[in-house]
Amino acid sequence: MKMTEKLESFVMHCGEMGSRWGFNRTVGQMYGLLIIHEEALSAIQISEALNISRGNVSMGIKELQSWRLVQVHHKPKDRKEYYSPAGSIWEMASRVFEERRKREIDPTLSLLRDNLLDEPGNQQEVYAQEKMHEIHDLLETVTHWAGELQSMSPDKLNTLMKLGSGVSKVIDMKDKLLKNG
Amino acid sequence: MKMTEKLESFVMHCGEMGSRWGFNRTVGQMYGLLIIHEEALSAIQISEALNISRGNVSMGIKELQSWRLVQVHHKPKDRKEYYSPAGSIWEMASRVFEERRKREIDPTLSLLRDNLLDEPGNQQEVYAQEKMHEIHDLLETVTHWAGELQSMSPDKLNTLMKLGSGVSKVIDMKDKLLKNG
DNA sequence: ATAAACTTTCAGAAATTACTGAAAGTTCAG
DNA sequence: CTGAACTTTCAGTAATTTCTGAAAGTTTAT
Repeated sequence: MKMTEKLESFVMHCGEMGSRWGFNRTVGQMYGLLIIHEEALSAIQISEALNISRGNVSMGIKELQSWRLVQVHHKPKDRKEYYSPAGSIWEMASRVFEERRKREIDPTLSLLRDNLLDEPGNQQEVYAQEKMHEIHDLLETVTHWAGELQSMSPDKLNTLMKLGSGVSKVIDMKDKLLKNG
Repeated sequence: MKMTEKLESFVMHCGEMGSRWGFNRTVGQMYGLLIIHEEALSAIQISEALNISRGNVSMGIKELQSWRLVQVHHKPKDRKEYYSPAGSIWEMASRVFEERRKREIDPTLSLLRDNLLDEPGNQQEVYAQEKMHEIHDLLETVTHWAGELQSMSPDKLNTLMKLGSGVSKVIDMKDKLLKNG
């Protein structure tokens, strides 16, 4: 899996960004590597391309699988497993997005929900609960909205995205229509 | 800054989530603490409430400031600085969102832009560039879209959010209108 | 100018996270 | 059943990140 300098720099960049995207350096590199290779790669090829241990590759693949980002292939007459990215670039983004929501928002939402069931015990708690309520509602709205986006066809989604500032106008339009109708 | 058990558990939760939200444990705790307290808190109050060193508080505040999430206050006859969350819950979310975009997306976008200027040097690079192109376009669209959302009034944004699956319908409506008009 | 009351900085220590490589586990052909 | 060709696991080590606390810096009152 020799790569040109340019490709290598992309892979290394994915490594550096890895932790910001929710995984660690080598997992980021592994994913970058898989994306820019048309052919699926074996664990050994990955470990050699990135100079990391075979065991680390195994753990990395497991991690990528938990994000539903890789696909396993088999070749006839070959016992190795070959890995490639699962789905289109859009699906990849969508999955990262969804998994992050699960990890970053859902636990907080559930803590807040529980917390809001209790009666506040003193003045301090009254104020705190108000704030928690605001956060809760915001997170619920965002979660709901994210779900809607993900259930839209990529096609329609693209229209929406491209609409840009037009979104404002469309909302205005809707208001008018509802009044007239 | 004694807190009831419930409040403490919220603050600790913010700590645990901290790293997933883009900062570290104590910064998360500090922010949680500030959010649920109506009064602004001094550095010492924070360090005592969370059992962390005064120096750590100083660094944490600096970090929160880099996210534009805290506000400094002064009380008359008092040289201490008092800290409170900057802006509404919505603004807080919006800032975290924007800062994360800067840290998680912008660097990649700029790497990809540079990379796409070069001519591919071989077949492998042709394929890789195609993929990079797809990622680039996706990230640009998302960035653009995020910008639009942030420039909308919170009011309009709320309408849009609440619209949920209605967004689909509104888009359809728009298409029809354009045809008839 | 001095001192008191703060805040910031930063070198080293502590805690956490990631990685290696050897051993154990799995699968399959013969 | 055995061994070859793989994959996974995990204890120990390495790397990275975070935290502390003492020293340095800053601001204000006198």
